[in-house]
Order: sequence, then structure tokens, then C-alpha cells
Amino acid sequence: MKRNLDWEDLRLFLAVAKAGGLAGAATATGISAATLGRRVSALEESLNVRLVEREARGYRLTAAGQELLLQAEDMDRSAQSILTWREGGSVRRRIRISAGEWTMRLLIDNLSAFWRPDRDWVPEFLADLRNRDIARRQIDIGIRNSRPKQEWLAGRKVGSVQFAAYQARTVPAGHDLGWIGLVEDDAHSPTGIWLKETHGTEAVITVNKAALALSLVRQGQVRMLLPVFVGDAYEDLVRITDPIESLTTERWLVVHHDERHRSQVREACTALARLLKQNPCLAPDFFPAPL
Amino acid sequence: MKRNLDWEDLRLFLAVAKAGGLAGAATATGISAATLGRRVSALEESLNVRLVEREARGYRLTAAGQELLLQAEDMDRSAQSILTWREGGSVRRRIRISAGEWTMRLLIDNLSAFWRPDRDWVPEFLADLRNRDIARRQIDIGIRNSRPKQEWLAGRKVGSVQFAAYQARTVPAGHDLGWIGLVEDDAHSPTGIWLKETHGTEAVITVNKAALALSLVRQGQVRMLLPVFVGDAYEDLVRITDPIESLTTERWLVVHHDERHRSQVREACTALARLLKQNPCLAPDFFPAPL
DNA sequence: AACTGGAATTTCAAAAATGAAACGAAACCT
DNA sequence: AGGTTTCGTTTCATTTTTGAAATTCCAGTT
Repeated sequence: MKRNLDWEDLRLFLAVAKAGGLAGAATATGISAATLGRRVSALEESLNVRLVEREARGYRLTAAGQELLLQAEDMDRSAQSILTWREGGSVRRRIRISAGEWTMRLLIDNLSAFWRPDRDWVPEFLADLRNRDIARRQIDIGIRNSRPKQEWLAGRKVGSVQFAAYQARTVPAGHDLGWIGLVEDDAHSPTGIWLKETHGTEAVITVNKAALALSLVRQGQVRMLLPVFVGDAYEDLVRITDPIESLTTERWLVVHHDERHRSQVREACTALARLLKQNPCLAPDFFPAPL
Repeated sequence: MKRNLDWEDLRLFLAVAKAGGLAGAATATGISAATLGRRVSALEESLNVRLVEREARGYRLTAAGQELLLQAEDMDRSAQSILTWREGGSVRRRIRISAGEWTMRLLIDNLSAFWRPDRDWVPEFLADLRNRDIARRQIDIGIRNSRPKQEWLAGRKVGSVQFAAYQARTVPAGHDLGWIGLVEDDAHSPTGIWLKETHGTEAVITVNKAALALSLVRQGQVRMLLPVFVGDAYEDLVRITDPIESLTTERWLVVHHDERHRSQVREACTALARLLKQNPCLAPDFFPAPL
């Protein structure tokens, strides 16, 4: 295809000019002499000027080549300042992790179990569960409840999540309470279906914040289906069912298959997998006791 | 392969940043949006920093991306001055043409037949007949006496050259003269073989400059085998044989097959071919008459 | 003068990059 | 609210680039 001035050709010309030939430049750049020769020829063609005399023992710059060398050195100064900027500043990569609200809190509660400040990556948490955001690189690692289906996603199973029904310990046995659910868990979701099939009812109240729902449960006003890593973390809550088999979900770490070989992404995945396979619970102190 | 900072990635990032997304940058650079997306991702990976937020309607620079943009603009200023340097100065390409000494003089004598100052190339003549110099791009077009054999050479036949024996017109008929030859035309060359077979002798005198040999012939001191485009150009010379079939050679324009699609090389070849197919002679005034 | 070492070019198989086309989703318009 | 347009990503066939190995040749050494 037809190109503009290729800056990489300039960079390689610079290396050849500095080394006085292809052999030295090949050593300096890690690119083969054959390729460097072709790139210099390509630059001569695009600039329409002879830049080097090709001799048996190396390349000698023409007058035009010497002029170009000066300008390529200008570009190299800017390039060197880019490298200095990256090496001098924080070179730690922010790894964006997305999960549902409960799982997000689980990670935050257990941060020290999978991350320390001396690591060369920093976790950044985002509550966004769309795979499209992994495609757009807005998310590096997603924690999802099923195996990824798209071929551009790579997944790793890291355990499963059990659900059970909970109410406040202060509610008298046999007292009939309504159910609360999350807006996204509508009547067609697994939790909605379970509720209809076992209690012949739907959630009386729905909210879009899991933390708010939890407060109402702890106040003794409603019952709720919760992941056991949440429900079991609060001593003022009690299960009113055993873990519900039909609501058990898997837990997957999902990344873009292009990204999974990146060292920080891999380290983060390894650390998260180690944590999640231990089936940790929330740290309940995070939430204030209900008034 | 593992690379250093790829300057072409920087150039393409600059285009994406200026356009606010892949679509506009694709239009500006002629490179597809898919490729630009990959190149920006590659740059993020090599610099180990997120440079853009990928949104549905374009790319938005992160803080690091904005910093990098400033430095890439520095590099672009140098790149623009390279383009200005090339456009402001002479953009005409020097085309190096190599041929034997006689053919070289033929070209110079007939310069206006194949080149004019308004052309976008300038001929540069070199007396060097080695094909290796075409490989090393020290020569753009070689005029050779046989079809090129190497596969990296492209050839175009442009006629043939006849040879005949000449002496000075002033030499009396039947007067026995010795022969002069060129150093490179030794006893094993076609001319050496012909001389031995037809006259049972070798060249008495050898010189390494064709012009010097010609002077001696014109002074009436020796006889010589000459290309007819040289011998017939001098009225004070006379053929003493008809054109010698066994010494006739072909005439080929030879270029590197990589170079033959370059417009200036192609123009020069076309012009030279047009001239040489007319079987032109030397302009005899070029050489001073013998004292 | 002969031999050796080093450098560049060429060939061709392998690897990498590219782009057309399809797809998905968000923003915009009616 | 529904339809259209625009943008970015993915897939896969095609194109381009790359590098290992071979070749050639020149400079340096013995």
C-alpha cells in the first residue's frame, strides 16, 4: 500500500547511520541486516534521494544522508524523552477489574490477600459487567458467573457461588415477611423463578443497590436471597434455607485473549484466582449496623 | 519479535489522537480502522500505560495519552521539516548509468537525445561494469553486452554493436601496421581470439584508455578493432574489414528488478532505449584532431 | 599470492500484519 | 419509540515483511 513517510524507517536509518552499516545496526536494534537494508532502501525510495553509498564494509552516508541524520536525531530526542517519561514516572499498570456489586465488595474487603503496593500493577475497580467493555479494553479482568462464550474471550473457572435465603435474627420464627430483590433480578431471572416456584410470590420490593437491600434485611423488614459469602458474614442474619442448588453459579475470571499473556494481567488473574478459590466471605464491619 | 518503541506506532497514535477516533484517522492516513486500533493497543502495551478510553463514538485520550500527544507532536515537527526539506530542495533523482568507455561517450555525445533539464531525474555517469554494483545500488542502470543472468536483474535488449577493423585514411594501402588493443581485451577475449585467428598475431601495444588508443590509430601508427559507432564517426579513419560477425555483441539495459518500477528509473530506461535502438554514432568533434 | 573474516544481498519458507466484510452497540434523527 | 447512521472490534483470507541460510565479494592478514 502507499504510505506516507514511515517513522520507523527513519528510526532504523538512524541506527544504521550511527553504526556505519547494517551489521552493527542489526546488533544494536535486534533486527536482521537483511531487513535493515530493505528499510533503508524503502526510505530512499519514499524520500526520492540516495542516502547511503553501499560499500563492501559498511554504509557511508551521502550528503543528503547526513542532512537526514540531523533531523532524525531531532526525532530521537523526542523519542528518548518519551522513554524517560515512562521510566521516571509510574510504570505500574492499572488493571481494571469489573464484577457485580457483592463480588466487588468481596475484593475490596480482601484487598491485602491479592495485592500489595510493591506490585507492578494497581487494581482499579469498575462495576460494569458487559463483555463489550472487555472488547473495548475498558476492562482488563471481568468476574463473571458463567463460562465466556465469545472466542475473543479467555476464561478461567475459580470456584462457584452458593445462594441461600436470609432474614434478620431478631425476626420471630414463623413470622411472615415479604421478599426483597434487585431490579436486575426480575421475574425471569433464576432468583425470580425460584421465588415463584417455592413461595408462589414475587419480590415485594425491588431496589437497584445491593447495599440498600441488605440494610432492609438487617432491619428485619424483608427476606432476601443472598450469596452465602455475604449472608454468612453477618451474625445478625440467619439462613432460612439451606444453600439452594438451582441458584448456584460458577465463578469465572474473563479476559480478552489478546491480553492474557501480558504479565500484569496474568499476575492479577493468578492473585485473584488464589483468593477466590478459598471461598472468602465479606468483612462485615464494612457495613454499619442498622439503627 | 520484541521491539523497541515503534516510531510508526507513535505516528499512527498521533493521527488517531488528532482525529478523535479510528474512523477519522483511517481517512486521514489511508490505513484501515482495524489496523489503527491494533497499533494503538500495541503502543499501550509497549509503553505499559492506557492511552485512550475506547468509546462507542470514538477514542478519548487519557491523561497519559494527552502527555504522549505533546511529545508525539514534537516528533511530528521534525518529520514535517524532513518533508519540507525534500520538497523545497531538489527532488530530482540522480540516476546512475554505467557503461563501457565508448558507450559512455556515446551517451554524453547524445545527451540531448534522451535527457532534458526539465526532467525529474538527472543522469550521473559511472564507468563501472560490475553487476554487484547494481546489487549495492551504486548503479541504477547498466549498459551491458549480454543478457543478465542473475534473477535479481531485469534486462531489456536495445540493439547490437558491430565491430570492424580501422586504420588512418592516410596510411598507404598494403602498408603493414601493428595492432593496438585494450588491456582488458586480452588474448582470451573475443577480439584477442579473432586477431590471432585471422592475422596470426596479438596486439603489439595495449593501453587502458580507449581514447588514447584512438589517438594512436588516427595518427596512423596502429590498426584497431573498434565499434562501428566509433570508427564510422571519424572521416580520417577507414574500415579495413567489413563488420565482423563473430565480434558482434548485443546491447542490454540492466537494472535491479526492485528498481525497475520506480518512475525515474523507468523513464530513464525508456529514453535510453529509444536512443540506442537508433544506432547512433559518436559526435567526432568531441575528440581533438591529432597533431 | 593465498587464505580468512566480515559485511551486504538474495532466496524462500515462515511469521506477522493488513484489510474487507460482518457484527454489535451506541448516538442521533424523525 | 423506532429506524438509521456511525464507530470500533472480530474473523479470516490475503498480502507483506521478516529472518535464516546461502552466496558473493572485498579488505585485511599471513
